[in-house]
Amino acid sequence: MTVSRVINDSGYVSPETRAKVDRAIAELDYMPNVLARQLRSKRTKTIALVMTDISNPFFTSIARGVEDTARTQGYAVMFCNTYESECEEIGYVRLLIQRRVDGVLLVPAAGSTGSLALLREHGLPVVILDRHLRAEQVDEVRTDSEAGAHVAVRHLIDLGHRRIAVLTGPKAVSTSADRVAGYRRALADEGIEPDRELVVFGEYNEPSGYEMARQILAIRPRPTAVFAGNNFIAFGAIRALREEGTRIPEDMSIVVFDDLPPGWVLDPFLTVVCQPAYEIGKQAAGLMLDRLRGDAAADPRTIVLPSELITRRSTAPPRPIDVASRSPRQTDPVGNRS
Amino acid sequence: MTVSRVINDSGYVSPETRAKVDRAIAELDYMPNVLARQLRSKRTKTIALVMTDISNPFFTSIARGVEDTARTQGYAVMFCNTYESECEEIGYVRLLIQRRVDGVLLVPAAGSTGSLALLREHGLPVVILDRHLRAEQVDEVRTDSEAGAHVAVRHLIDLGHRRIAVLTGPKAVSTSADRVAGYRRALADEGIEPDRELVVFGEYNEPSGYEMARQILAIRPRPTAVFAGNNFIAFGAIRALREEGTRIPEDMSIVVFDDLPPGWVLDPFLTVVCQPAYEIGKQAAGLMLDRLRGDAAADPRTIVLPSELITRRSTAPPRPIDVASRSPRQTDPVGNRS
DNA sequence: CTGTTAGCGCGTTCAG
DNA sequence: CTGAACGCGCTAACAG
Repeated sequence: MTVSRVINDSGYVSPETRAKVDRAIAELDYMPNVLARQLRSKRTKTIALVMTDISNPFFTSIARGVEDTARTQGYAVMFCNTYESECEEIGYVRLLIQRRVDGVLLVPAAGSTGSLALLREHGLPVVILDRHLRAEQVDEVRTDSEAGAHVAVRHLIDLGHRRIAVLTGPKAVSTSADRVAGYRRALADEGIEPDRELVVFGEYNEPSGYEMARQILAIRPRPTAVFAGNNFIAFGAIRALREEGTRIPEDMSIVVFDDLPPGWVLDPFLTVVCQPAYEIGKQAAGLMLDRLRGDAAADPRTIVLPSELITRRSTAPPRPIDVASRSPRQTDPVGNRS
Repeated sequence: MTVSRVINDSGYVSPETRAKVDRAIAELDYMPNVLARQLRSKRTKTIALVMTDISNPFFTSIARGVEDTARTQGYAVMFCNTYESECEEIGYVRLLIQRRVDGVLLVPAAGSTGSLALLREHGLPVVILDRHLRAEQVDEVRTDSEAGAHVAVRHLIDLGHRRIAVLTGPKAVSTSADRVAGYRRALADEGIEPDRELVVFGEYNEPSGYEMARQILAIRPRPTAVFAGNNFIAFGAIRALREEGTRIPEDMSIVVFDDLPPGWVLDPFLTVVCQPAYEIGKQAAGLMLDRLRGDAAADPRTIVLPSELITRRSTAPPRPIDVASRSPRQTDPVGNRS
């Protein structure tokens, strides 16, 4: 029909006919069947965001950046949670391929490369977010974890800390590895002897943060500062510290990767490396929309966004006399709440 | 083809043929085109969750409940954010109708009834979440806001408070209205004279919480306790209190609707009415799947889930001598951080 | 500028 | 038990 031309605004239609069609559409409250259109055009005007944990506000912000950007171009977004499981991830990727989404924004779970291969096989454009896939030619948007970690640890060193622990996510996730690399470089810069015991890999969640903190608290001499690989790890670590009455920052400084959105916390207390999460989502969606708009074969681009150290009250110089090897017990353990 | 029968496991296929087809499928890494299937069957195996604010963990939990449940039956979920705007909402609803989702889970924005009508017109099953639509025959899943508010305010009264303010969301949103109703009933139960000045409607976000708190802090005699309609409002209110050096709970008690997920806060401090958010999502998805499985014409059901008062440290008896009308200034304003 | 023809890749229906 | 014919609602590619 000519109707198609009117709706898609393609080809020539006389103003009169157009008006007539428009009227009919309004009268019938006609909505074109997108399915049929998609079947024909091979494009669904849908992209997917596959991420590891939607309950993390870092990813929530990314999601909003993606959604807002995609919508400006008429794209819908499907959100998928892998819970950091490679298996869930591949399951979702299959689903998305079947549903013929036009492209996939992927925060890869630990060690996942199979999904990318699968997506490639089916000719789907992919943008990797937040994390880096070694030796893959693919669009990427992230912050420089190594540099961010370097700044964070450098901050601790500048305060006078020498025994600094790092608690982070899975070894196989690039952000974890990079954050540890930045940590190591910061130590090396100052000629501080690295201690393998003080580097702990785990999961990017609260229970793991708790466990890892318990582990490093048992070490003697005890570290005077902790660098937490993300906000959930920090929460777990702080719980462990509170339990045994260690005060922050008097007895232990803590610096964290990822801030919480403003308004989220009653009184921002943690010194953090803040990533522009919304912007990551926005840029990633932008890259994807570029690909979708034509330059599908262009060289892969990598966008590295800056992160920023925000100094607050969870970091301070170490105590002049190290009494940390005794177990202090105070009444108001950490001194920060809710 | 016979292939269709194999894939859908419908009709008779000889084991041999089936084996042959299976082999071919594996070899070619064949994935059926869901679009074509959907076009034919008029079903997309997709439901949508339209909510007001994905950055609120209450809705994030609901989203997870929905997703987990839908996936068990092979349904995909589209998440949509309306930012509490009726206009965005109707836009999304149009999009979803066009995309032929099988059903819509809706957290209606203030006063929205147009969306529901539109969805009905197009024969889409709808489940309303969290909020109540007056005079509509439709499936609903929510908690009893009136009862929850009653318990919260009753708790304050039991502590000895008499001048209690309530800060809540838009008047047109049922949860706001119900929470105020519960508040009023709790006062009436004890024969406490209601004061219209102490009831403030606004938005369910941080800035609004701040503004509303400023407003009630100017009232003399000043209230000794605040009931906040949701967590974001509480955050804003607490910021206002801190700014002027009012301590919680010494100078002002505060009780809040909605808890934060465990691990979210360093040390849970707020006394809250906790709603089973994940369960709301789960039940709503369950209701939808029921409809989709057949009983489309069954009577609408309403599921009301219980909420629970969790008493923590933000509530205490009012100070014996009321000095609240003077503006106290302390060094450690609120005494709770991060 | 408008209409016609021919599928997109499936599932339904009905003969083999 | 299997295949052939047909159509879901739309658009690409041509004529008119």
